[in-house]
Amino acid sequence: MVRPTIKTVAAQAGVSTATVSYVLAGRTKGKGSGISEATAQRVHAAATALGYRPNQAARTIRTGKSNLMMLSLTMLSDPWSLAVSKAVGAAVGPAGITPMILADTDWRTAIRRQNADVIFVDAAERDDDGDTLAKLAVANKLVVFSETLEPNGFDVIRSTAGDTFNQAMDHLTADHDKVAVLTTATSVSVPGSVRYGAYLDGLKRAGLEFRADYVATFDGEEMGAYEAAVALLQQPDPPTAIYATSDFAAMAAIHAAQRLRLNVPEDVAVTGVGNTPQGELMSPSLSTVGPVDFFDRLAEFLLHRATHPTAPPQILEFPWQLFLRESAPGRATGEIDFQGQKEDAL
Amino acid sequence: MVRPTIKTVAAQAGVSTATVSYVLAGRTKGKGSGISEATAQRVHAAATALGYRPNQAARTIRTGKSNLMMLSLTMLSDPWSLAVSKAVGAAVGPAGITPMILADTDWRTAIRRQNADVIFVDAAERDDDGDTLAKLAVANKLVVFSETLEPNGFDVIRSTAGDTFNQAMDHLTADHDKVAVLTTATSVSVPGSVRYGAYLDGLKRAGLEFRADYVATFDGEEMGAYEAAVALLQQPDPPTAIYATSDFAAMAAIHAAQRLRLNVPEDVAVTGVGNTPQGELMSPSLSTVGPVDFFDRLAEFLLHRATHPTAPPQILEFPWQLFLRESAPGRATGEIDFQGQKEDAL
DNA sequence: GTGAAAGCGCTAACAC
DNA sequence: GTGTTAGCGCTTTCAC
Repeated sequence: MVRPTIKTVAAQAGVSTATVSYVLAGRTKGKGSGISEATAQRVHAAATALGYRPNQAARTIRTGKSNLMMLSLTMLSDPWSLAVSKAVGAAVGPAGITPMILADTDWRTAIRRQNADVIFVDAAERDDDGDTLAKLAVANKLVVFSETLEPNGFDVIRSTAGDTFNQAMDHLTADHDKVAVLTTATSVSVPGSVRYGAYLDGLKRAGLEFRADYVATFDGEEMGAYEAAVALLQQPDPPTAIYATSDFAAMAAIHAAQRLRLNVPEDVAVTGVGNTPQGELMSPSLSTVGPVDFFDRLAEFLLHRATHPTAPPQILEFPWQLFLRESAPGRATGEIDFQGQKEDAL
Repeated sequence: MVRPTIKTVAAQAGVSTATVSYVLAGRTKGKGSGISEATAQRVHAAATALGYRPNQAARTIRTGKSNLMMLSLTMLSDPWSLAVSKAVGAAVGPAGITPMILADTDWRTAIRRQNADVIFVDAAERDDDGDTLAKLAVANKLVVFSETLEPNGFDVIRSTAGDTFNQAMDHLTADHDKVAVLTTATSVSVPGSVRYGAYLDGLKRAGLEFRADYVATFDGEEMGAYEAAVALLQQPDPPTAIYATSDFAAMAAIHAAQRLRLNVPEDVAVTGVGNTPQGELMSPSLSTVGPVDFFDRLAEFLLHRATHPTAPPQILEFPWQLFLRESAPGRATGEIDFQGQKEDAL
């Protein structure tokens, strides 16, 4: 059974391919091209009878639009990635655009192989990325999430964390002497990590001594963060607070604590980074720093880019806040106890 | 800056488009078409100088191959989905195929809009799916994971659970009177669910009474299973064993138990379904029923389908086993205590 | 060794 | 109102 083309349909309906194209594009009435109701009916009948489905590749080559949105998500198991996927799916589907996820892949080679109307890249901080991206941006609409890159033919989604990392650290050191960090191995080994740097600075500000045994790291693997947190909390003199550099890590830390029969936040307080929806929903809800309304606005922007490809490259900033919730509410009496609803945190 | 085409490259190198195509396809020497080393050099130089990247859509329309593999994954947050993604990514990437995930989307409309060499659909049990799929299979290579459907123009991946659900239930009822079930809302409301049915049968076999308060359900949402498990374990007369109908649910149940300061398996034993890698790695490791070596074999099959599109539709069966690990080791003395290594379980 | 040219399925001027 | 036709970027047969 050979797949029917627009030609087959045209023959079946006794019209030309152009007419079929017009009818199937729904341009029957409005625009100049007037096609009679009768022929439109016949064309539709023929199309469904034959089970015709347009060849997207042919359409793409002609129009230059693929109706495809690519989401390169580096760590798919991270709730952050899941939240992006969910928000984008809800936003762009109705517009006829199909969002597809490139998971844990080398997006550099992948987007060289596949074309899409707009490509979102969730992690690009390496030094050479700026140039690589600029080159790739010649042929693709790129939207890059980056804390350091500047727009250069591509858009940049920038989380302006400001001093919220510091706020989180100060919040923890206000009540705790024993504050540990749970972060990725690379952020420690590669200098210049803002998130890890804020930990070191926070200790200094509070006059606390740096302890190597309070630095827990993990690599990209799923169970790594959990194991690292367990080890951290099982040592002879465990910390009473954990500054995790992602919500994912923070959630792993909370699970680890509960596994060890420690109460959160009584025995150990935990803060995360990202303000993911899951953190808000979990129990205890997660104290975290992050942007407000990030995922929906990101989705909206990606849709905008898909439909307005020629608009000049832009930078979209997301100011961050500290969200104090149950996992680290703050024992100091003067402190306000936020309940995780989107009240305006300070 | 307009994107360079094969024509631009040809002009730059002073050759024809055909020569460029040959060179870039790497068919310089072997096959009949002898192209001198010198021209090949010039072509390559021109291509890189211009930053030429082939237009995949044009290539697809000509060759009929898109080098795209679509994975429709219904519940991306489920570790099962993540395991599929990971295994497939590792297997097909080297073959020049890009795996893309269609997350939580209506794949029926999505695959009508996009073409791919092979499409994997992870959930198709609804009654009408057989026909829908047969129609779609005319133009796409479909690989469907289903416990009920028969191959019909598309391949079927079938988990042959056999009586392993029963084994799991018998294992729990051997040591426990109070066995609860944690499952999706639909499996309870829609009749004919094998997994939920096995729960009811298992109770009957053990002479245990059905209790409505031991049925905990959740919908598709991420936190749902966790909350449901918490509620289940917080009631006045809590169960001492939970038969969860997915590893995802089982892991949520374990986290819930730990949250409530209950020990697993001492206070509450838990079994899952799926034999996901995460279940094996977590602590306590998860007792579960599921297939052996599922993800790698699935990935291998998908790759095979992508490269051998004309092979006749096939059914790929995965016999299941009961894997006894820490979360429900079995207190009966005669029982063997598997350590989660891939020994041959019974 | 290399090039000319046809044509994949589709869209959009433009002609009738 | 509807059809003709050029051409998107690429591969591949066949001729030189």
